[in-house]
Amino acid sequence: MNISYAQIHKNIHFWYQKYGRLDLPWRNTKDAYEIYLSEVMLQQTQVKTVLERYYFPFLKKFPTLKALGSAPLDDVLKMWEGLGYYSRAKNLHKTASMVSTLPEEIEALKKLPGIGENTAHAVAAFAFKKPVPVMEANVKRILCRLHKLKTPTDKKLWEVAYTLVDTNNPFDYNQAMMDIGATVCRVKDPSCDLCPLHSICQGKEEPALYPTKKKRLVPTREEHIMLSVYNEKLSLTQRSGKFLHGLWGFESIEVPLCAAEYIGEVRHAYTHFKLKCKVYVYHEVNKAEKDYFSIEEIVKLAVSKVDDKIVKLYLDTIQRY
DNA sequence: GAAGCGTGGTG
DNA sequence: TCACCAAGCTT
Repeated sequence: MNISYAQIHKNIHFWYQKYGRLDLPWRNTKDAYEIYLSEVMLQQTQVKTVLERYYFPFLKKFPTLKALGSAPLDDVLKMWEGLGYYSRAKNLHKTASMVSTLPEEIEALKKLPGIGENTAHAVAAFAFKKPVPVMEANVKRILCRLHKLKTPTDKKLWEVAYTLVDTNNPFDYNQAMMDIGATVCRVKDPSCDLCPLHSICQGKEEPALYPTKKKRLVPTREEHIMLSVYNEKLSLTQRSGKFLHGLWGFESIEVPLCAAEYIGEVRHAYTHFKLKCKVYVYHEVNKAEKDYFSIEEIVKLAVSKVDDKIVKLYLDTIQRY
């Protein structure tokens, strides 16, 4: 039985009108900046997190691309605190300072920091109604199952995506594909019977085979964290490398001082390693050449999750006395 | 192409 | 407790 693309597009659109997440705020604005911001926040991040905790406060603080570009980076990082992948905030800020309005063409969008292949396609399709597909995790999984692809290259996936895209209504089509991937063509236990692509899916008999993911070993790293305390204030430094860039945190040392008091252990799991921190407190007799902050001041800094855990451990410790 | 880069939810 | 994963980009 031959099914036309026109019929599949009709199926997808019907499904979207009935089951799609039509009320997401970035689907109900024509402001390219608001759409672009959602795309960056949603990179490797679940809709729920962005929707409930970050999208609206960020837009309230930085309502326009111009407002964002002229704000201090530290203010942007503070609004990004806890969202992770902090280079996104840095690149977002840099892009906002580079352009007054977002370009409409994919090639021009990709030249901006933090905008890769998928985000460029997404902004083009959603903000500027270009007839192009998006190709993020959800769509990728659908296409792999559709064509029984186990480990395709991105090049191959883009080819397939461009073949399938509904050029007459790229906005609804792309939003629909992401929703179908998120709610029907799930990683585990997909609902193939309810899928609008059922009739053309080659992988529906064994969806778990497509795609196959490679396993990565996650090493464990141990660190000694030294809390330098002076006059009831703690020393923090601003990180400069690529890891947790721009965030404030505590000093890691090779060998703890003998005079330091061990107060406990903090664990944190990152994507590519696990961290075990033994935390020590050292009370400086004289003020060291460091920046010291009271708890009230620390709250105003952008701090990563692990350093937040360390603060809590410290507060629990001093509360016992 | 592969590794580095965060955090929270899920089973 | 742990592995896996989510609207990916950069180097």
